Amino acid sequence: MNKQVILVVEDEVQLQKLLKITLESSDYKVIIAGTGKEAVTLAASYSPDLVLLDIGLPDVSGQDVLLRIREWCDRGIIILSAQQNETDIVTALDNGANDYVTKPFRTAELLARIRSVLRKNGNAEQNPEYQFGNITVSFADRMVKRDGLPVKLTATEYNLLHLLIRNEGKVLTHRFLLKEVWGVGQQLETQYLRVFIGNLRKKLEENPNQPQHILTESGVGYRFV
Amino acid sequence: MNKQVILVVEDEVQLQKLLKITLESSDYKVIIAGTGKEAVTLAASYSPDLVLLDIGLPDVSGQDVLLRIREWCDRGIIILSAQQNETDIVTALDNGANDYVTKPFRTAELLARIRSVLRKNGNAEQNPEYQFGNITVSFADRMVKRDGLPVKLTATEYNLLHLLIRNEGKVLTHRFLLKEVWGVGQQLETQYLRVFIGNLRKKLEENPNQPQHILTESGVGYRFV
DNA sequence: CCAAATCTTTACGATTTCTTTACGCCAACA
DNA sequence: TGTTGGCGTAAAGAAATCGTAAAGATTTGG
Repeated sequence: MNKQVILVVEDEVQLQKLLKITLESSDYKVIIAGTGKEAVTLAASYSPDLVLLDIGLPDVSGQDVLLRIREWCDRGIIILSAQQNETDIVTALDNGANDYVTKPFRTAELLARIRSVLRKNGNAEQNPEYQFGNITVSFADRMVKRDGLPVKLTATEYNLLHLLIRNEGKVLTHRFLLKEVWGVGQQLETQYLRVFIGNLRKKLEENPNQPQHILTESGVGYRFV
Repeated sequence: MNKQVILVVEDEVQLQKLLKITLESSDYKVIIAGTGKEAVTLAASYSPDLVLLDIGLPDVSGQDVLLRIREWCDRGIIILSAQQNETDIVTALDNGANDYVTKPFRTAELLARIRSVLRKNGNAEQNPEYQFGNITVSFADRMVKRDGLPVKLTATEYNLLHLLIRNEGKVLTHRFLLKEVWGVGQQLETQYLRVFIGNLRKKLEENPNQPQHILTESGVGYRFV
């Protein structure tokens, strides 16, 4: 069996080493890029299964690297970022990153996120019928059932749920959700999201105040798992 | 007993072969069309029980093929689509596709979908009678009875009801209903629908203002259950 | 050609859905 | 310990959608 390849884009040498050791001991093949330029060429030549990208690079903006890689590569991309730079994280997610980890990070968490993204990317089959917990969603019928009984969702609620499910496991930013469901004009109305996410949780979650599936990423957006 | 006929519309030769083998080993008769034009003529001459249509065809848009076939054929149509093209899927469902499967697909899943659509479609078509509540619809002579007594439906009312029953459980959008019953020119006259759905309810439902079968999906369309 | 049936259009009240506002909670931080 | 900002919830107000009745317009059948 071949090892899965992870491209690490990181300028600090200390962190390079740490990541290399951590990932290799988890049985991944690791390629290191120290600059943005290097990252793009290495991504092109190795086509890694996953890219771990520090968004705070010295030469080019990490966002540019992200965009350049995303142009042709649909593999998983996880962002590394300082916790303060929430803007960077949101922008990166909007630019197509799959997930993010803030520095300083626990290695266990990093590995978990890597596994999650790799898994999601591997079996990308999207059934016309989707199941989670006691909920069944049939996209062909536009029908949602809970314990076999129909759940009444408004058009907007259904659209939002559909979007979340289609991007299972991925963090969707407020901006992105608003753009997709309400249109380009309303990307600042995060209150809409609070209301509609609340409604969905009330209708679908076992304990709406301890949601198991529709999760909040504070300051960033929402994630469906 | 005759084998059921499936028309496969697919341009990739590899996938053609795979589908042919898979379906024939499940005891269907398979006809292959490599282009959209071919698909329309073959559909006309064989009148298959089900059409498996790749929406990403080279010559014509798969959507066009779908519409052309739907003009006169009310059999099951399942869309094959790349998973990225969410828009295609939504459009196709709106254009009257019964279900969809995204590539790459597991054959077991595809077969399950095919059986499901054939079963639903068979009930409505082979069974010359359809029953719900105290209503009986006989498709052979376009006759509708309530508690055994004939109910007088106009041609348009009957067409609308027939369409709803054939797609039992599925939400039919305003656009789709209008296109199918009134023709492509009148897809914005949602008021027609309100009037005729109202008439149907008055004639068929126990309590027309609390309909049990012809349900409203506000902002989207109607659903028959 | 007329009458009846059907379809189309209009008007308006009822219902549903969306938007906005208000407020309480909690965690982060000084 | 008070303040701040993001989040969740409830509910009121606004807007969109829907249902119904009924009045023309058109078609159909005799």
